[in-house]
Parts: sequence; C-alpha cells; structure tokens
Amino acid sequence: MTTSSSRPIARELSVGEVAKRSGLAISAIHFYEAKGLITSRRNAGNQRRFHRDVLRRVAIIKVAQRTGIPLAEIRDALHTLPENKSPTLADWQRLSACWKHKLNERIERLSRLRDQLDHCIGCGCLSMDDCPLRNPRDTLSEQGPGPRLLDPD
Amino acid sequence: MTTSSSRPIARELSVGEVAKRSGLAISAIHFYEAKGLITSRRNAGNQRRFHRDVLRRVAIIKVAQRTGIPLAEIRDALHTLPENKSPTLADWQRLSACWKHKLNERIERLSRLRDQLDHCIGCGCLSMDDCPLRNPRDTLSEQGPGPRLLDPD
DNA sequence: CCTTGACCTGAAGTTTGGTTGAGGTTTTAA
DNA sequence: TTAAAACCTCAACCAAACTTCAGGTCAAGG
Repeated sequence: MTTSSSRPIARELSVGEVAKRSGLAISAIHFYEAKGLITSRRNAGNQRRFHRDVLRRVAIIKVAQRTGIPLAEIRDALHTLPENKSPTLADWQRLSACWKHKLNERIERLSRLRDQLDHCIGCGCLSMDDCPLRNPRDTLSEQGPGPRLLDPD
Repeated sequence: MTTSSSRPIARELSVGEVAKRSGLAISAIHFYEAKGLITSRRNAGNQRRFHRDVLRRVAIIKVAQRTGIPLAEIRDALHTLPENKSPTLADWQRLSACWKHKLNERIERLSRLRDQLDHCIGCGCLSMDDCPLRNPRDTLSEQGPGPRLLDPD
C-alpha cells in the first residue's frame, strides 16, 4: 500500500480536495453549492464534506456547460437525478440526449449562419436590403429579442 | 411637407431614425457609439446626426455578433474600415472571411463535443475515469499544473 | 503550544452587452 | 406660442458566472 492502510474507503472530500481533483476553483465550488448544483454536509467544525459523487456531478456540469447550457438549467436537470446516489447509466443517457439535442440545434443555427455568410461574401450583400444576413427572420434564438427590422428604404 | 417629394437625398439620420431602421434600441446605439463601434456628428442643438452608412455598419455589427464575436473585437475590425466612407466589397469580404473562419472553428469545437457526447451516451462514460468527456488530462488528481479541460468553449 | 495552512461567511468587484431612470434641453407640429 | 415628442447626459441597474477580499475559525504538525 502506498499511503493508506487505515484510510476508509470512499472517504468524503474536503472542498480543497474537490478543487484539486475537479480542476475547479474553490470559489466556484462554493458558488455551485450556493446555486444548488451540488450539495455537501458539514463536519463538526462547519467545514464542507463532499460525497465522492460530487466529482461525477461536476463532470456532468462541465460537459453541459461546454454545450452552452446555463447553470440554472443544469441545476434543474441535476435535480431530476436521484438524490444522494450516483446517477445511473439511464440518468446520464437521459440528460446527455437532451443536451445533445440542444447542442445540435446550436450547431445547426451556426451552420446556417455560416452558409449565409458564405453566400453573401460573394455578393457583397450588405449593400442590399433583402440580404438574408441583414434580415434574419430565422436566427433569433442565439441572442436577443429584437422584434423589428422591416422598413422600406 | 407631405414628406415624399422634396426630401434631400442622403439626409443624415437622427438617433431615432437609426433605431427604427436598424431595429436597435436607442440605448444600444448610444452604447455602441460610446464603445467606438459607430460615430456621429452633432447638430447645433447637440443632437446626434448619423451618416447613412451607419446602417450598413450596424448590419455588419449584427452579423458579427451572431457569429459570437465580442463587441471589442468587432470594434477593432470596424476600425480597419475606411473612415467616413462606405466599406467596399473588398472590405466586407475581408471581414466576413475572417469571421467565417472563427465561426467555423466554433462549429468544429461544438461538433467535436457532440461526437464525444454521442460516443459517451452509449458507454456511460461518466462513470469511468478515462472518459474523453470527463477530462483527457485530469483524472487522477494529484498535481495538475494545467487543470484545463479539453478546449474552452 | 503555537504557527501555519485550510476553511468559513458575506459583501463587493469583474466582464459583457446592454436597459432604465432622473433631470434637463431641443425640435416639431398644432 | 406652446405643448408634446424627441433628444441629451450620467449614473445606476440587470443577468451570468465567477473571483477577490476582509475578517474570523479550525485543523495539523513541529
């Protein structure tokens, strides 16, 4: 044995340990807990003690974030997982399928934009009022409400 | 008086007119001017008067924003355009080609993520320490001087 | 025992891309 | 002429996702 002859298996983790193993900053871990994405119990001295599952949850959070899902939504998704136990394969498949769908939508939106850009690079479209880039009926979910646009010259 | 016939060609535009024609809020126009993305002159009463080109520039700004380019970068790009005259086709091609490149990179990053997600939906990867989604690099904690996940996005 | 180092809390600061509001001036149309 | 509509500035605020800081507690080692 290297270190731990008497170390209990599946020890709980301090916040510093979670930080080191997950790559998150301690402040981010606090933040996620405050936002309800992860939980901890407290020891006698009021220090956080995390179940090891927190590492898996953090991994899920990071994946979801990379797909562009906001934390509030990730939190809601995590709340559908069984409490205090590891997510099952089925849990993970459910979440990841949903996120994959959103990711696909995002990719498709960007791809459409790219195609338009492609088209318009050639034609110098921006000088024309009917350019599809200038009048994006289509792509408004990426950002902003912007419900105007038309206006005869 | 009845508007249509004697209107001077290429009149300058008030901020309200720019707002109506561009679909931006007046506050956003002020904001863009403060950030150096557009310019205006002032009339005798200190009101903004915009060259009509501002509409084309705003169109460019909106396209760039949709590709995910931050305003500061858009501002820098716009500063490479000829001042006080309309961007030429060549100008537009230069900018849009650059932005298209970035857009492509973004799409590719997201596509790679999707492929990983695809792969990992099947295998329940997140329970394994060597999952590519979970982190190509960190896994065994112990000392990651560069605790970054794959690619940032 | 005593000193670090790890941890605690709550508040405030950061960045991006704006919006909202107060208080005052200018333009316009009746 | 006069009232409304449009405009002005500056400051404060919003949301997301965190970080930093101040001031205090807890735990571990020499």
